[in-house]
Amino acid sequence: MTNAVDRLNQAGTRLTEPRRRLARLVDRQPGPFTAADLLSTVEQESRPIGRATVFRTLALLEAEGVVERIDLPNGDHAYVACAGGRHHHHAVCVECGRVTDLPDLDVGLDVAELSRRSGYEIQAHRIELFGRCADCRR
Amino acid sequence: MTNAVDRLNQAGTRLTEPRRRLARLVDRQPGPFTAADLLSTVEQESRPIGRATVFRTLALLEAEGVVERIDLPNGDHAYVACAGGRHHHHAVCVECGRVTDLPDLDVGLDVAELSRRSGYEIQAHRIELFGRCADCRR
DNA sequence: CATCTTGTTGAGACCGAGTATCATCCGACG
DNA sequence: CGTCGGATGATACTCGGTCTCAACAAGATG
Repeated sequence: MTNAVDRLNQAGTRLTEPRRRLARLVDRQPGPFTAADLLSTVEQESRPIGRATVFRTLALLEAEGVVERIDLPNGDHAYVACAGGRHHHHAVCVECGRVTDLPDLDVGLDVAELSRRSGYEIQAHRIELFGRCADCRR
Repeated sequence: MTNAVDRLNQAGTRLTEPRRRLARLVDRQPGPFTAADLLSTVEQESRPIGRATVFRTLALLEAEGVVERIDLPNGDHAYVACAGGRHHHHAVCVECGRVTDLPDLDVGLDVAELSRRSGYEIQAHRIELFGRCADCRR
């Protein structure tokens, strides 16, 4: 499995100790997490990592496609580790906050048609679904 | 045309002077705007409106469906006045920031199918397109 | 292995969006 | 016109995120 550390290694950046630790931490996240989550975890460790570094590394990981930022309905930002680099979307559970990847969702989205109708040259899109996940429905 | 003031009037809230002024201001916005935009406009007027009131009124307008909040790719929040109450989505120009409503976009989105595949009970969704608008392409 | 260069780190100040508090005020309604 | 509960606004505060800058270490080079 291509984990976050490996992927960082392949980027043209230095593989420093804080980055390695943060990447490993991200890999271990079961669901979505916020920058604050990482911060509080890391601050309790024997050798804390600076606030700025956490944000910087998160930005780096996002640029490398290791994590993706999603906008929760309440307005704040969370990150999810994205296994493959492939294009996909997310479903967010409004109850427990869990996020599920939906790899092959594009099916109905005809980008060419959208471009025509909107007059935009569409470069990217984001689809977010909100609802109750299987567990919370029970 | 049902303007923001009218719609506020129909809600079960008090039609106070600051709200009226803000609603009128929102109506006059040509494109998307941030809370800060409103604030700076309003602070220059002869009788300024308090910071808190601007945010409160914006939340009220959003609850009434008069404006909708969109999340820009850079992470900050903007608002757009939404003419009708109907469900629609937005295209955001990555160059000039303009936002265009796309009223009948759902076409390809089969919610029932999505529910089945994701296990989620889908309650809402959001589609945001990013690209260059017709003007910026020239 | 020693050295050098350049990217990275971390402490802390800073910034800006948004919220909480609370005394005052005023819109709606009787 | 008087009342009263919702709305206002000044201000303090929180919190996510950025900036700055001196100290540091990764990795290249000899």
